[in-house]
Amino acid sequence: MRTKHEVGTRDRVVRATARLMQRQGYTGTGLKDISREAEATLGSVYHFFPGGKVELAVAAIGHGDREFADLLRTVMAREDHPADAMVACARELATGMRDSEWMDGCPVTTTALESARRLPPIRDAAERAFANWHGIVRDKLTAAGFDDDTASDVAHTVVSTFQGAEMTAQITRTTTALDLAGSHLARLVRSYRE
Amino acid sequence: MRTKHEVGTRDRVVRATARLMQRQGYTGTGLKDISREAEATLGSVYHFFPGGKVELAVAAIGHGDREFADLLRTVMAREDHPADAMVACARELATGMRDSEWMDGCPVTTTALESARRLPPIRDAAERAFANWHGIVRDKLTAAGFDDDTASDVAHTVVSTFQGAEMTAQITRTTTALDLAGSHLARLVRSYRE
DNA sequence: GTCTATAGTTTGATAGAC
DNA sequence: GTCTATCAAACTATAGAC
Repeated sequence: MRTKHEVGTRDRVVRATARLMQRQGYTGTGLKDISREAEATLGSVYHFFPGGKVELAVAAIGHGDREFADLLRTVMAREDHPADAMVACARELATGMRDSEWMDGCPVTTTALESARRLPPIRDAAERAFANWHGIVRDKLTAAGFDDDTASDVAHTVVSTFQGAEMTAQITRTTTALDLAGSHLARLVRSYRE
Repeated sequence: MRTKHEVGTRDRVVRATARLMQRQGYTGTGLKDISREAEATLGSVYHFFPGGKVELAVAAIGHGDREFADLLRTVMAREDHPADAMVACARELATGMRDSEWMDGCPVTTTALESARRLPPIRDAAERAFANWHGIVRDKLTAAGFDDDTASDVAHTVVSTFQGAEMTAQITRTTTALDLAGSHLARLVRSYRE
């Protein structure tokens, strides 16, 4: 019987795909890499994902989407003021980057950037992720008293800046870009203060 | 005789590599794609780049580095106040993205993200590009009266945010993220006003 | 659901004539 | 410097036994 906590083959495959694609991209990740990393045979991979590599990438992006959304929601719920949430969120991202020794960037963008043009399902999945994250940040800002338009606008820049800073941190192998992104986003949020 | 304005085979190959990798990434771009796009034979490609694909990618990243650096320098020189430069710069990036129908993102990041971990020369080239861009923005801010530390800090966030917003614009196929990045960075710069 | 074997392409790179 | 031909390896995907 399947319980909620059992990690089946399908889940292992999705996680392995997300982990590998966030480090090597879409084209750079082979199905044999995935089946090895997931400890599943190639037959099992195709059993769960008959659509092949594209279907796997879409599932991996969905996984990365939920992962970052969970982080965002947790931090937004924990921190009272949205400006504090910006700093805390940047710190979480910085810790993750450093702990992985600058290997684990954003699984969504690393996978989507190189394939968005030729593989529409992948681009669509990435677009859904961005919209999801944007909504979480926007809701926190409106809950803090921002008017709807300002909250939506600032949320867009928050998402863009976190993405860019994570990328910069990965390339430069320092948390500098993320630390500064957190404090500057906090400053931006505070600049709208009553 | 080689004049400054002649575009030789080597240049065509570098440009073709940059153009293709900014759309398809490092692994997604084949040497045959490059030789076809550059209208050069495979023999010519290896004649100029005996180091193969890695050497090609490093040259392509250097090309993308100079391209964005030129754009930054032009805008910084044209606009008097750095806040105006942020808006103008975002607008230039937005125009380029829209004109290419959301295909041409940043050649540096698209190439480097998926390969930085396993190919150090590529990561190093990308790191040099980030440092170069950072220096240009920082110098504009110090010239405008910012103290050295603040200028350097803000310049980091400017580069991160432009990168992230360009990526977001590419995925969402709207200039929204870039437009907002420009105006929010201008707001950030102005918040340090005397 | 899991496994092995393999088909059919494409890849990065090299050799050698011109 | 340019070109063609080709290698060995890797790739995505499928077939079919269990």
